[in-house]
This record gives sequence, C-alpha cells and structure tokens, in this order.
Amino acid sequence: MQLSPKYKALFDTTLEKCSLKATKQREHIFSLIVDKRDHPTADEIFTRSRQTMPTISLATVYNCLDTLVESGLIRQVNFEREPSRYCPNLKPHAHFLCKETGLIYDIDLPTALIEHLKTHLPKNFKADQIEINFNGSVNRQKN
Amino acid sequence: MQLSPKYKALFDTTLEKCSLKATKQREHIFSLIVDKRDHPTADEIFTRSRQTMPTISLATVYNCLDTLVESGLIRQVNFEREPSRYCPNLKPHAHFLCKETGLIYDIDLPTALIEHLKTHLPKNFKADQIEINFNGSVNRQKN
DNA sequence: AAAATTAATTAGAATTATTCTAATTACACT
DNA sequence: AGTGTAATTAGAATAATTCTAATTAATTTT
Repeated sequence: MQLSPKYKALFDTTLEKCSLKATKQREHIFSLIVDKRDHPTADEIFTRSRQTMPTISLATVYNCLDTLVESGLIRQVNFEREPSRYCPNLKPHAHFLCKETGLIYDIDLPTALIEHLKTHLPKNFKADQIEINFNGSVNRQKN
Repeated sequence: MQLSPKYKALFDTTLEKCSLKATKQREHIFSLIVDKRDHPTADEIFTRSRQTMPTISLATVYNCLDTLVESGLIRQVNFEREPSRYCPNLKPHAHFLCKETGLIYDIDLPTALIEHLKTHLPKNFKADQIEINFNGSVNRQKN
C-alpha cells in the first residue's frame, strides 16, 4: 500500500501542477489502482481502501477518482452500461473486455496509429480524446 | 413516420431471421431512429414515440431498443457515463461527441482501418466488436 | 500561536437511467 | 373458438453516481 518513489513523485507533481492537494485519501486510492492494475470499479476500490483506511467514505472514493482522472493520473474506462473502471496505464492504449470472464485487458497501440485515426475527422473537428474498446473473447491457450 | 420500402424490407427480414416478431411498436421505434438520425436517448425516443403512439410505455421502448440492437438493426452508442444513444448507421464508423454542443457525429472509417486495429490484439483474442469514440470540439466554419 | 479562509472529506439523501416483475394483450397455430 | 407463446404494459425496484450540508484538515493571515 506504499507508492514507489517514482509514482509518488508523479503523484505529487501532477497534483501540484493542477493546484490540488496531495491528501492521504487521494494517495491511498491512487496507490491501490497503481498496485493492482486490474481495472477496478469505484465500489471495488471502496472495499479495498476500507481494509487499510476504514474511515474513508464512498463519496470520497468518487471524489478522489474524479480528481485523479481530471489531473490525468489515471484513466476512466467505460464499457457499455457497466460501472466505470479505472486504469493507471497512461501510455496510449485500447481496452479489451472478455465477455466470458468480464476481465479487461490493456491493448497497446502505436501512437502513430492513434494519430492516424484522427486524420479521418473533418478538418474543423478537434479531438481531445479517443477511446477504443474491443469486445470479444479470449481463448485459453493450449499448451 | 413511415419506413421507406427499403428499410421496411430490412426490418422485416432481419427480425424474421432472428425469429422475432415485427410488431408495430418495434417498427415505430425503428422508424423514429431511421428518420431523425440524431442519436437520441431512450427517453427522447419515448417522448417522440408518444406523439404518434400515445399508449406506448417506457419499458417497451427499452425492450424494443434492446431487440433492435441485438438483431443488428441499430447500434447502441455509449459515451462516458451518459445515457445510451441509438444510431441507425450500420456502416463501419466511429462517433464524435462535441463537448460544447453535446451533439454526436458519425465518422466514417474505412473497413480496412478497423480490421487493421484488430491486428494489434494478441493472437488468442477474438474481437466481436470495436467501439471508437472521439471527444472534442467542432469549430464553426468561417465563410 | 490563534483566527480566518479555503479545500477536502464525510454520511446520508437524492437522482437517474435502466432493469425487473407480474399482469395483460396480441398473435399464430391447432 | 381455444391454446400457447411472445410482446407489451405499469409500476416498483435496483444500482451507480451525484448532490447537500455539515465537519474536518490544512494553509495563510493577523
């Protein structure tokens, strides 16, 4: 439940840059997401955070997640009508939801490819964000 | 509020193929979505449908939308935590949400490009669907 | 250091989109 | 006409998220 020095520095400087405070709740939630990179929901994060910070409230979890997303420390992942999930991977990537297991996988994509997608927009459209979500199944590998 | 013969045929044969009934509620809702291709929410569709079919219920609207999506006659579009929207464009395309107006635009993409995206998946991943969502702003064109 | 200001957290209520339930209706087939 | 199945309906229930108002924490000013 401890942020590595690298992530701690990222956390502090990013919040500083956004003139937001590096509170212990925010750090705690960030560390949970960085530690176990399994795309948890707000509720799962709430449950996990209570184990070591029993007084934290669900509203705070939502508040902290919003703050972390806005400051760019984590990404919010939305699949269909499911609850939002949170992802600490800041490299450009897509997500893959396995319909059998419900697991979400990161799919690394070359930056060039993502930039290429933007070239298909009309000239007066300016994209801030692209979300690419795959849906399907993962075949267990025979060995 | 009348489906063109072309869409009527598509509607009938598609539902037939899925062994689902071509009821007047389903046809009505499909025609609303085909007619005004503005990516309405379930609630907007409910309001519009009541104007010419005052006895239809919200549950039926949701049921019909689910049926139309499952049979492949329309697509469901999800942006962030917003309510689902519905789209009659069956060509491969992405969506663009303008953060200023809230309007959603269809962005046509070459099939080859979408297929190319799939090549970045690990070998044992099989994608049924890809959703590509842009977020940004549309600059009004000077003229 | 105390007081004042501001931001963050908290508990719980409220909201909102969607789903569920159980009853009714419509339709196809004997 | 009678039966069986699928679809529709109204309203209740659910679940994720947001809101509200009060409290706490941290920072700056006096």
